[in-house]
Amino acid sequence: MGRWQPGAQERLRRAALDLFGEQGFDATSVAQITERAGVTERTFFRHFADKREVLFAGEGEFEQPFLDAVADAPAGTGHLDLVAAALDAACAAFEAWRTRDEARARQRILDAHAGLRERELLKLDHLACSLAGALRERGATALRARLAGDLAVSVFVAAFTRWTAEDAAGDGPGLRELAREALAQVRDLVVAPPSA
Amino acid sequence: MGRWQPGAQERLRRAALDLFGEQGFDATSVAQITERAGVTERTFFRHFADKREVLFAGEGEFEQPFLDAVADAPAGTGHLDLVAAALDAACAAFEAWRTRDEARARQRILDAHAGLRERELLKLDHLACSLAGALRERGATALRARLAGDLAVSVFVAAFTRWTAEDAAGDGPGLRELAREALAQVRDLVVAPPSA
DNA sequence: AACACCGATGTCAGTCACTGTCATCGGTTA
DNA sequence: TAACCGATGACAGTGACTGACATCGGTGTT
Repeated sequence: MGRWQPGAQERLRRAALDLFGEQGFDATSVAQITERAGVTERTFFRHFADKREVLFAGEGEFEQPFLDAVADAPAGTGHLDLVAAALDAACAAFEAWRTRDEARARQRILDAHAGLRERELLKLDHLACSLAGALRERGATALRARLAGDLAVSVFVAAFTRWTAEDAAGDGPGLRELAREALAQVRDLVVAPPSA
Repeated sequence: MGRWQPGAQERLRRAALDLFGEQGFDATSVAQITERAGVTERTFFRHFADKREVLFAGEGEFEQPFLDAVADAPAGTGHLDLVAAALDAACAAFEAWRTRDEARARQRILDAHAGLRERELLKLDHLACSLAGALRERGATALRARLAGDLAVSVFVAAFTRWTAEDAAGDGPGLRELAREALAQVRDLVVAPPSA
């Protein structure tokens, strides 16, 4: 064992999550978080680039299921089907990672603060860009890849929003089902005849 | 005439834009901006909520063309056609507001700084939400409206990106043409058969 | 065993974005 | 003439974030 208790980063993450939930993001200072975690402020900023980032720790790994699904799909798969495959994989990975209640608690914090929503949008944009890159590898033009990446993220967010909705009963449809529904809605939106 | 030179806000905006372009966003302090504009720091924060916001002054008005186009379309127009109409109107409004060179200069600043891209994404998300609201007024379900709003913004951004691309010659296609092209790409992406 | 090195942390001083509060003063209205 | 208002100045304060250097247990080398 080292000079200090190990797992400082995870301790900081938990302390921050709890305090943000209790008092709100603005009313919680980094000093409070580090005090609860038993480290100094400087250590906080060594683990997280800024105060918001602590809420996105470990999320970077969600890019991989997206990208792998695109890369591993059989040759000749259409671009929209690649998007569908990526969504399926990502939804499965997410549900295995965090429970719906955990996701809900975190989302409540994010939704209460514009600065945090901002950061979330940046992460999602990064995801869309990566996905676009993977689609370019599969032959999509830059324009088409970017649009498809945005579409995938938009569908994922729509599904996620419904999945974590406050009034959702405990046993509603899974994230994957919601994503498929949302993707079907996009198909419907784009190909439906002008009449309602 | 008042006690001070009028137009403090516009003076601040210009000073900020110039300094950001010359030295970069991070290397420019609010004190520098206010010094050049001939006001105190406190006045800057009375006109703009934070340092980033000065780059988005007056942009809120671009929501209106979007929303009006949706509201004013003939009854029975399909949701995707409402999106197309909104895009047409917004592109026309934008081209009338700022020149391509102005947009390019501003975009160079935004692209160079993650924090600014973040803010831009928040603005775009707000636009997508407003558009979704307008589409709900036209009978779209919450899910469909949100997806359509995202789609519109995605298409607009894709078109805008090409419009302001560095290597674009002075007389390429207009913003509206690019938006139509991008929307056609979405149609193609969604309805195309699986084969490439 | 002595030594050098490394990596995570502590310590401390400093900058800067942002805020609350009160004073100022020209213009407007009663 | 007086009361009021709106935009600004003045000023002190908080808190996020950074840079530089010290500390010390663990690890590998000789």
